[in-house]
Amino acid sequence: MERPLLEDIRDRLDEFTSTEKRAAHALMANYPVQGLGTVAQFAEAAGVSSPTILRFVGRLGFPGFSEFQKKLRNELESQLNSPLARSTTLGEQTSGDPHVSQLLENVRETFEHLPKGELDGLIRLLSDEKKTVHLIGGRFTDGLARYTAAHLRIVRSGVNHIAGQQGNWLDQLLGIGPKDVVLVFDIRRYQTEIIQFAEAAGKQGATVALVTDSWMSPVGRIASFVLPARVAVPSPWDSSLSLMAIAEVLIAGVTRQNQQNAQERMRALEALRNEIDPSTEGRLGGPDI
Amino acid sequence: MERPLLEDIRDRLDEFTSTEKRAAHALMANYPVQGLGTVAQFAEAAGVSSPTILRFVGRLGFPGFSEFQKKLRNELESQLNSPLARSTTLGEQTSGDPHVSQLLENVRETFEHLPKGELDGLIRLLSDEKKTVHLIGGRFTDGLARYTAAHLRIVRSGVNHIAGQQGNWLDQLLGIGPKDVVLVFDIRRYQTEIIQFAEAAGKQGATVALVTDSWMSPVGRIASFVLPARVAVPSPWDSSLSLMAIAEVLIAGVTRQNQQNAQERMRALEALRNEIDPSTEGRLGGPDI
DNA sequence: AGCACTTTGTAATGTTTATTACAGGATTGC
DNA sequence: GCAATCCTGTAATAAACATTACAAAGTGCT
Repeated sequence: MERPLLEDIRDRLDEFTSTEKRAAHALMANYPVQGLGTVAQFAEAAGVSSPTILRFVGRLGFPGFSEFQKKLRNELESQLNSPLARSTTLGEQTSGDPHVSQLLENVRETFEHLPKGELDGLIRLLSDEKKTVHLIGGRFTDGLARYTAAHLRIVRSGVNHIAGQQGNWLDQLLGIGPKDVVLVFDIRRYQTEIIQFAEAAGKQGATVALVTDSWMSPVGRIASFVLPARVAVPSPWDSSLSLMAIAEVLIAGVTRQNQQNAQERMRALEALRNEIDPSTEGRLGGPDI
Repeated sequence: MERPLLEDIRDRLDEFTSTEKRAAHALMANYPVQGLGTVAQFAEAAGVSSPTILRFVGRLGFPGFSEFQKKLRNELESQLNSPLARSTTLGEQTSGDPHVSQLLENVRETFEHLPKGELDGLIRLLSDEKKTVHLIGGRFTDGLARYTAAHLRIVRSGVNHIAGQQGNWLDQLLGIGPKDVVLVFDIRRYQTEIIQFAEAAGKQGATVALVTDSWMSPVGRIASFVLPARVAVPSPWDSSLSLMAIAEVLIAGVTRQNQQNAQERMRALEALRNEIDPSTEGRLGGPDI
């Protein structure tokens, strides 16, 4: 009931006889719809006879064809009712704008192909309050660096957004060393300044992490953590939405990791804020201090 | 064959008798799985008798129950075989982080409930080069305002991001009038400064547009365009991802609207850029000047 | 090569299932 | 308040169906 039938069939392909395999392939090719019709339809699609279908489902462990169908329907039901599936398959009018669909697909694919270890490792790194975190972004991604910094600043100390003129960066580079983490947001048309900054920081011993597009910024060569995101959309622009999704997952991860610290900081900031501007006191709302 | 059956049922709900409606609801609640079993199962789930189910499918235009099922299976098949659906539903293990699922769901829901007119109207407004566009955001959403401004600046003239100290804002407020558009990004813990700015701009005759969370910022009262986004995630934070998705759709829309202008500007900027920093010339890449 | 065993399809069978005829009950209109 | 019409379920029916028994074809082993 729990294990997806499709996997089971894949794993046990060898146990089937040759005609049963044809049945299995027909089912997998059009899973699970092929199994929801009649035995005869299934048999014809697979190019075998009805009894072979029956033997096939029998070998899968079902006492009869109807039990097999019940299993398929139950699987379908639970999977179609998950919020994610509901969004992408039937349900609503395959919601609208192709641009939006593409955005969703990008985010999904991004996380599908994101090495889980990279994400967790980076979260752990960013959660380490003994390190100072510097964030930097390019022309378009600077906004993301700011956004991430604004959140991180609340859950931990030692967060620095590198902004403004290139001249200013150099000052900040001086202090960077092995106790620092540089989180770079960069998409193509990789700006030379960003690359230079990251490389210099890396040479001085800082850990470099990179959130980038799939083409891989040159920064990737020296980065310890590389998180690539899908950016293609039907527009002359690239989409940075997936980058932001990564940023939000990072923020959520660090918040979870530093839960108690974060809460204390939030409370302290809240108090501070009320002291300075009592007009906002008592407002409803999240932890958005 | 083309029109989704689910929509058809929704639209024609009034044509059904009361018990047929129960059948319709049972089917919609578990679409399309409920229709893939036997008539008796369907009838029991709907709390009606078998003939009612038959009359229901008859009224939908099917000569018999099996034709009805065939239609359901065909729909399922084509929808499950779309690349997007294939990846998200069955097959793989419904990959992933619940946080990511929630993000996707937020974006999808945001656009589902976004009044299409608001979006198009705002795009048209932002495409009007006779207007000056001012962007402003709160603590967390300022990054989005910047991001949007960075893109808009390339496809049109007269784009201004309002940043920095509150004192500076006042100067800029002075010049704002009926020829200006103020695009505000704001989520809860709505900052009083932002509200004040927007209200003042509105009083001086500027058109105010607002991208906000579902709770509706107080700015909404005076805004001509309000685009609400879903922000809830399993984290103490709200997610601004849907806001960014809206921003990207706006950017893409304005770019499409001002295509020729945008291309000219891009070329001009490219030339300018090469003049100043020839090292980046000839790089591969998008229109990211 | 011949025997045993497995695999596969044909055809018959008994069950399930969709379908239909009909009657009781509700609802509407006059 | 009565009649006509429309709903709805019960029960009978006929068709479709899964299932099984069996025989033929194929495969491997000695």
